Amino acid sequence: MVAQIPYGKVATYGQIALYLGHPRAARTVGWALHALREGTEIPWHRVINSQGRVSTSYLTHSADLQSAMLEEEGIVFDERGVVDFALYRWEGPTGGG
DNA sequence: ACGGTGACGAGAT
DNA sequence: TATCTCGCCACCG
Repeated sequence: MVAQIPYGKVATYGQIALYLGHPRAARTVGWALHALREGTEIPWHRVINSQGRVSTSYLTHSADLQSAMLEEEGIVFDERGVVDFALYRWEGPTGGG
């Protein structure tokens, strides 16, 4: 499902869980992405939390990595590190794609 | 079986 | 707005 997120768009953990048919399994989505290895082709960086912020902040070394990768795709962060969902939110697998 | 934990989310204060 | 509390699902000891 994460692989379906187009370039330059973002989705929330809750969205992914919802589209998968497990609307309350947002945490499990995070668990799955955390399990990915470094060379993965899954665009894990396009998944952020409901606040519009990256959740890797308090994790490890890769705090800025995710935001940097998103900026590479043209996504702009607020001065507070928040993404504007009105501009960048993925509408979902049935949202016209 | 039981309790703790985490890349989450929504409601209450 | 910031913080706290509870619910959720799956993994781990």
